[in-house]
Amino acid sequence: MNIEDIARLAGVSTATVSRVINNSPKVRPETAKRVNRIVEERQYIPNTSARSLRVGRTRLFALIVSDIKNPFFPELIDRFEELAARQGIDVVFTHTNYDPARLEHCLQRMVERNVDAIALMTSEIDPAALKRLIGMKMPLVLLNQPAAVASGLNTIWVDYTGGFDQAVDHLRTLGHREIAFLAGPSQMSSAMRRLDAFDKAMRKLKLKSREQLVVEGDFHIDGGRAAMDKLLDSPRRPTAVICANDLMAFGAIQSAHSHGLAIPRDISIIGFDNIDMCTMSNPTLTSIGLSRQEIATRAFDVLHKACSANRTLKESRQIVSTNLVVRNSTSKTTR
Amino acid sequence: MNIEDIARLAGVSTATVSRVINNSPKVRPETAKRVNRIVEERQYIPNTSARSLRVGRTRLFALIVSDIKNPFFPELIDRFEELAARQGIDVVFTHTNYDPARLEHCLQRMVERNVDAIALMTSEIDPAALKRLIGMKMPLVLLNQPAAVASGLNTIWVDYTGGFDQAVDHLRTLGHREIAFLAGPSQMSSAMRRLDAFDKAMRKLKLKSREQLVVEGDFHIDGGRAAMDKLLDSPRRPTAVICANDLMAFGAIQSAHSHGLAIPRDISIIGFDNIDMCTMSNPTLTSIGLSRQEIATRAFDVLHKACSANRTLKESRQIVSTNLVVRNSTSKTTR
DNA sequence: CTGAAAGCGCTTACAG
DNA sequence: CTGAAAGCGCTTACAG
Repeated sequence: MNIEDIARLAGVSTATVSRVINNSPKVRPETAKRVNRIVEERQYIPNTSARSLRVGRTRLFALIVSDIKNPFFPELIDRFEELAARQGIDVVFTHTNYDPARLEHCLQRMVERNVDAIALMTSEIDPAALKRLIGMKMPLVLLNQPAAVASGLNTIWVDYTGGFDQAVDHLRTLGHREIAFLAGPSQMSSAMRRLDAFDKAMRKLKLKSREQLVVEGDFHIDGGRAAMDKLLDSPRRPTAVICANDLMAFGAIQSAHSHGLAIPRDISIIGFDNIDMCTMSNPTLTSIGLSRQEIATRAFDVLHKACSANRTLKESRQIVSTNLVVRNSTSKTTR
Repeated sequence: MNIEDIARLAGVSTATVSRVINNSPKVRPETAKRVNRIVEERQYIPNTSARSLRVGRTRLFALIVSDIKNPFFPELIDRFEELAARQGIDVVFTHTNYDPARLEHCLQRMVERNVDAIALMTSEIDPAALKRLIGMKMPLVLLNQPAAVASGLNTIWVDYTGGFDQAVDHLRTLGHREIAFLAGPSQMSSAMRRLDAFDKAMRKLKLKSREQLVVEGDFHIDGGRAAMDKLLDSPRRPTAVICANDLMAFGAIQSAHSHGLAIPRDISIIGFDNIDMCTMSNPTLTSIGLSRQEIATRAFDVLHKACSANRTLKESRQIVSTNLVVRNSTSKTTR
């Protein structure tokens, strides 16, 4: 069942059927009605490959994330997909599992697939790949890429300052002075930006950020536990720990418990991301939050505009702010 | 840059370029090498729309889930996408948000998109939509659809019996007799099958499943809390509650806490799904688990085989088993 | 082993 | 308002 069959059955040309399907205003209403009846009756579904080939656009957006199992992403994906669906755009989804080589491969696939735009919501993109992407002239939006900012690409830029300032201030008000940081992998720009925001916040409040109190984790629960173990086994324990994401904070909680420490009595813990599960942990987790829906919305809007605007990719730097959400994992220090 | 440009630059016909790109064995090695060099040099990327139009297949699989925010799904999506990528297949992702009308729309979009196969990992599919799907003759795999089993469609069939038998037996051994059930929405087949497995397990062990002890929730945390509130505000409280999924169990835990009950001392709680967060809640949650990776693997394999096997859709009913994982939310009853 | 040519199913500029 | 026809970029049966 193709457009020609429908044309024959409706007694019109394929051009007219095409116009009806695409809601062209210049078709006589009666003609449109007749065509639509046949389309309905035969359950005709136009072939998207043919349409894409002809028109040059696929109405397909690529969404690439690092790790769908990190609870940060599902909400972002959910919203992105919903916004796309509303515009009749489908979303091809892939994840890189934090592997730069795999990212390379994903991008290749997406370009072959002729997607109209790419939302690259990962940290592990390397400069060479970025350069190649720019060469493609494809609408593109990135997340937290300093290099991208320099190249005039669209970026969603998380402003970590606000949240970290609030977090450190919160702990300081509670009497904490020895504040540790469980960092993310040093090769990830998002991890480094968080560490940076932490350092700055500490300095702003005249607190010393001692090097021994910064330990690197892997953004996962297990890595958080291991990093916290290291911290707690050291001679001079901190009274509070800020973690670069919630999953590591959960690992840190487990570690503290297995060291016989009570939270927040013996040690205060703060996470980052404010995922749903912060309300479910024991104790509930004080966390720095940022709106994933906002990220998704801005990412989609930037791409959608770039697509309609005939490739005039004006630089756009969208800033998303962060905020502390206080729960039960932080309290006055007893030391 | 299209196939004709490459052909001209390499001094061959487009047919030869096409053969080289598709690794046809009947091309002279030197010719292939020359073509490949040009392809490399010019970074030529074949147009997938044109190829799909010509060949009739898109190497695109649709993956439709109810709710990506339910932690049940990310792991399934992750694995499915990974298996697909290995076969050079891309995944178009959508979610229905438990809305049957939206499912209808998603299916329409996927068929228009000419996907080669559809994995429909939702519960809320209605018989009419199912019938229409069968009519499409498209490789299809469903999750827990009794109607599908009857129609000879591919289904991943979760065997709830094992897990629920173990759960009820576990509680019974701990002295529980008044065991309540927080059910999922009654219009979802997966919810009903869980309730059914619970009822059967109770009967097997000669326990009475009283009607007042079955309350309907919505598979979300808030619904779990509300359902548990109802249960705890009733005159005759149960000593243990089994929940149709973990999210509702987390809600139930919150409800119990706000009623001043200690878990498991005052009431035991068991979840279903065994999501990662079961180890993070307070207390950690005893839960019935099933392997999401297994579901994803079987779903993908069924589809992949159906695609290669020239549409000979033999019925396949893949059974996935369930198992109890004991943690700290269950203990001897004190009543 | 290679090429000329047809055709997949659409859309759209052009003509009327 | 409608139609005839070109053409998007591939693949493949056919001929050599």
